[in-house]
Amino acid sequence: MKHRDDESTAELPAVCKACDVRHGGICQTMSPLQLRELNRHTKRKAIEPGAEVHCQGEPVVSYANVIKGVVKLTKVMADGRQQIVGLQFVPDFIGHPFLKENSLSAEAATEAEICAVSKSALDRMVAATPDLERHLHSQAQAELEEARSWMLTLGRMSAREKVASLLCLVSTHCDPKVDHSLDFELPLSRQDIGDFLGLTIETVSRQITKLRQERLIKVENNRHVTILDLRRLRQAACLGT
Amino acid sequence: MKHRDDESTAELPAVCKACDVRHGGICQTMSPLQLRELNRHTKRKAIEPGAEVHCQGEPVVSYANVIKGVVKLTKVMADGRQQIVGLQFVPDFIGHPFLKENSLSAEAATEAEICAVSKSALDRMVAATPDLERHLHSQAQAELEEARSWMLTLGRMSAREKVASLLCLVSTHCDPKVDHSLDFELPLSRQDIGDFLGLTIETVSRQITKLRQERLIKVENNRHVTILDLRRLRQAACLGT
DNA sequence: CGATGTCTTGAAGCAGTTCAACCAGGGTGG
DNA sequence: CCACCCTGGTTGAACTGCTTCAAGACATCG
Repeated sequence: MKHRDDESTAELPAVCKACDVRHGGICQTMSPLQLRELNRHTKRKAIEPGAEVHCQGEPVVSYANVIKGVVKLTKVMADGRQQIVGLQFVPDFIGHPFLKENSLSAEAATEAEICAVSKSALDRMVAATPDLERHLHSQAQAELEEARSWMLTLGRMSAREKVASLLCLVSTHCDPKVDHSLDFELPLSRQDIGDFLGLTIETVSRQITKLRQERLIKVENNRHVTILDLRRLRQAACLGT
Repeated sequence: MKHRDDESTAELPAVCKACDVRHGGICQTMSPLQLRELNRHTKRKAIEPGAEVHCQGEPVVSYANVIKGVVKLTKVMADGRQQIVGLQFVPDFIGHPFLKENSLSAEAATEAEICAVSKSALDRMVAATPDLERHLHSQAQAELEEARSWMLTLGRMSAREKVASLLCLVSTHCDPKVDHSLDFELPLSRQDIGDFLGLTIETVSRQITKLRQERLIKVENNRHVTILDLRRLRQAACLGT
């Protein structure tokens, strides 16, 4: 490794300068020099809702960072039954270090943008940058914690509690800048919500209608949600007061 | 770091010499010197079924390695509903790096033994040993994958499929030496199985009875299971042929 | 031997599914 | 510009798989 360049003054790649997540995600652990190195192997992509980032069963060839929008991670069974097993928001990392083959599909839930990196390039940098490995490890632990919390939701909650939980989850994740948005666009269709909660689309719809009738939430145009009574919504989601 | 000792010939701690998992788990990434260092902060403990390794909500003070038996990871809700979110077999690692507070309880499911390490000591070694961080990261990814597979099970499978899945899971994990045991002791009570599958104890019992009547399995003394027809059991668990 | 904890079995109830009809918004084309 | 359809969401009614509640079987242990 050459250290001739003074890392602190090295030019940042143009794409990175303009990037919202420059100071979040894996990028925050990298020096300008490293970003320049990495940048030779990255490609920004805009993806439409429903478009795949990668597909269950295919070999792992690249990783990605979510720059805009929401990406859903799904698993499908041979007979077509489907389960969403994670939602990646800005600036989360997508991909499976250590795995040869993708164990799930990643698909845009909304209009989205990603910054894709080739596996080999990132793997090389991870090996050389303990901070980077540490960051990925830390995100993996966070995702593990989320997945396990969701197992409790899937295994033990009623439909009403599940739907309330989802609304709380989205409200705490959709805007990286604030803790709890009370007003947001749902990144998921009713079908997606069902696939996330292990419910049918009809049950989801009925529960949303109920929450609306009880004035816990307001819904406009099917997608736009306003939380009217956060305390009671959190209670309905078994999150205490 | 002093490198005066020749690491390769340095004496292994006595406990480690006799330890079955010396060449598995996190220990495999450490030199004899490091093991001696670590050993000053570890303590082997035997734990009875039901005894806690650590408890949801308490501060993280130590990690542990499973040396013998099975440890279940559980989450409980305020009203007492409970979900098992993971099973740790030999030689898995238990604990939450990066977290201040335990987000779940770890409790022995069977007679078990663990090797406990103080958080501060291990954190220090992790920071100094990239291989160790890498190993923990790799296990976290593997657990994440298991958790997500289980989300599919919890969200989309029928009671019969869930029970068959659990039997397959145990058969592939209970003996670290073989791929697939056809004959094993269930590490879980009916109640535990229910808490793992998101079912009631009665439903679990009925499904086991059915699998027994269909000659997919044999059950003796409630706990001892023999798989009679692995192909059909895997089919019932939606694992293909 | 009764006593206790764990598991099984049965019958009734209900939450969530299934199936089907309906509704609202948004193109498209005649 | 209205008739048409098409997609995504809602609502209703019947059904079913799992739960609930209650009783019985079985093993283990003082």
